[in-house]
Amino acid sequence: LFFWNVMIKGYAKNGPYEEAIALYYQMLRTGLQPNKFTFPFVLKACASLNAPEEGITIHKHIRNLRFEADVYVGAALIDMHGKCGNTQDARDVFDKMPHRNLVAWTAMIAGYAQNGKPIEALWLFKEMGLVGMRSDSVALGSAVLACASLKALLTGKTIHGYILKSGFEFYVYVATGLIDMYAKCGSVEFARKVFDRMPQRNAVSWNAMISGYAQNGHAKEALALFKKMHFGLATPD
RNA sequence: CGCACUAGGAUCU
Repeated sequence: LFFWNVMIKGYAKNGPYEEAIALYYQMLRTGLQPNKFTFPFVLKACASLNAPEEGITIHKHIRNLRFEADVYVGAALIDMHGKCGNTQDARDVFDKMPHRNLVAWTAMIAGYAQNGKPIEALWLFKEMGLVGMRSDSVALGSAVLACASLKALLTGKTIHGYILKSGFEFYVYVATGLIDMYAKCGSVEFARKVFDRMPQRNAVSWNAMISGYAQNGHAKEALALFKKMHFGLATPD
């Protein structure tokens, strides 16, 4: 069983994802019972493939084998349903979990944020704080994304405040999210401030800042930054 | 076997 799990994990991580799912069924055919380690990998493969039918079938297996309440399996289920666009199924799993950890909350928040439900995402983020769950950089980053799609500048600034307090401002994806959020809210100046403070930038941060300028009609700045990117270490997309 | 990257996160397209 360990061997199967490792094999499935490998394919779930690097693809081809179909192989992970095929392997899972092959394992069932040998009569082996999957365990709670098996499912997160298989579900991840479904999520990456955007295969809701597959995911729902495997969700049934999980339910039959009573693994639904496991925190790892639960978080993976929420993620899978979220990535496949089924926020309601994700929420059902979330609501049924006896013990929710940070990942479960974050996966649910990200699920809402990525499916055009930023209000639900922010509401859940707030609720998470109310129940005393401490957020990490990923949770904060997802909340920032929700603000970006809502163009909720004030809420975004509040969350930026939390980020400063918790010291996550230099995580590249958190800072990049902030740049995007400020740019989408029309505040290129704030976006630039975040950008300038970043100790490290990747192609995505550059891209976010440049398109932020472009979206707000600052073609000159966008071009200037684009040249700078060429000039520097980063490779443009 | 909690498996030393076991599960969730980023811009534009």
